[in-house]
Amino acid sequence: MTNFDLRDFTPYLLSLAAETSSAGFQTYYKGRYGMLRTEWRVVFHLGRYGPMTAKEICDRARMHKTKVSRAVSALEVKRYLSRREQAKDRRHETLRLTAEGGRVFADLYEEAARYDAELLAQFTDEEHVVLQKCLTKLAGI
Amino acid sequence: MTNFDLRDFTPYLLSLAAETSSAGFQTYYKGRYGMLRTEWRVVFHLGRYGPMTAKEICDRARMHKTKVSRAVSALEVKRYLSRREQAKDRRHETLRLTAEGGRVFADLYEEAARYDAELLAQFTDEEHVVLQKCLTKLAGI
DNA sequence: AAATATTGGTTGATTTTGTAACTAACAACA
DNA sequence: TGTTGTTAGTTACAAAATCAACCAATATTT
Repeated sequence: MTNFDLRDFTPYLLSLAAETSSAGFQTYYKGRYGMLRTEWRVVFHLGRYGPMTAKEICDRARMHKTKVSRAVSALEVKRYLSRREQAKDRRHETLRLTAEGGRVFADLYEEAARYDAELLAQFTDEEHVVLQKCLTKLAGI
Repeated sequence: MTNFDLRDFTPYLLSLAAETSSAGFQTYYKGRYGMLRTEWRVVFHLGRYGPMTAKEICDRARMHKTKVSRAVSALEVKRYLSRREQAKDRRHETLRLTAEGGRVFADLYEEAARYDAELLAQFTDEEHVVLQKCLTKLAGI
């Protein structure tokens, strides 16, 4: 392809779109609760899918184990989650949100749904379907 | 929306898609030339659009000025670009690729076009059009 | 002209990420 | 029973991003 422009380069477009849309939502979890994106993802997983180990979060959220480890520590300090070793295999610890963590999740979950709906309001349903399909493929999930 | 899943959250999907597709292309500029993404973007701009100042790159590429400043320094050390103060306003310096920098750009530009075509090969033309339109809107460009 | 504000760009300190090495617990197998 | 391998998770150190302070050149205001 000749005259290939930077705006035609899909990874670049994706980065820009991801940064822009993430920055918009960041104001909620960072502004209200001083959380990082990694922390927000961990909270989302535990809140949405129930207690699980760090390893399961790694696999489901596609985050590196060091990121998860640090996010979990930070959330523990904030008293948003608690950890408990599993008796039959003491390498595993089950993570679960505290009551306070649950409230934080509920608040952010609602904001996330609203924020997402707002983002998608500028597209038709057909566009939304195509977008979701393409992104899912590109993300490899 | 109830039962809102993480895979439905557009900023999350975008991040994943951006990371995956960027990681794929990174092997070229990092593997062959030891460049960072910021450096690759600067090279792309100068190669594709001609000599310009750091400020112009900031605006066009949506990069923070410290990122650009550091990328430019690194590229100067690698002898991929040169800088020259403008006579009538000595705060501005015009950046341009060296001959070597031009060759690096040509190589990566070709790879970028090929890589992008490969990414998009999994979609129909209609899907591609919708994807590009949606991403452009989401990126705010 | 002097004082002030603005602009392009750099630097330094702090925060966050990435990479690799590490520990502790368990599993497999000789 | 030991030896070896694997797995969950942490830590230490290096690489990179972020943010604020900074400098020098030019514009603006008085």
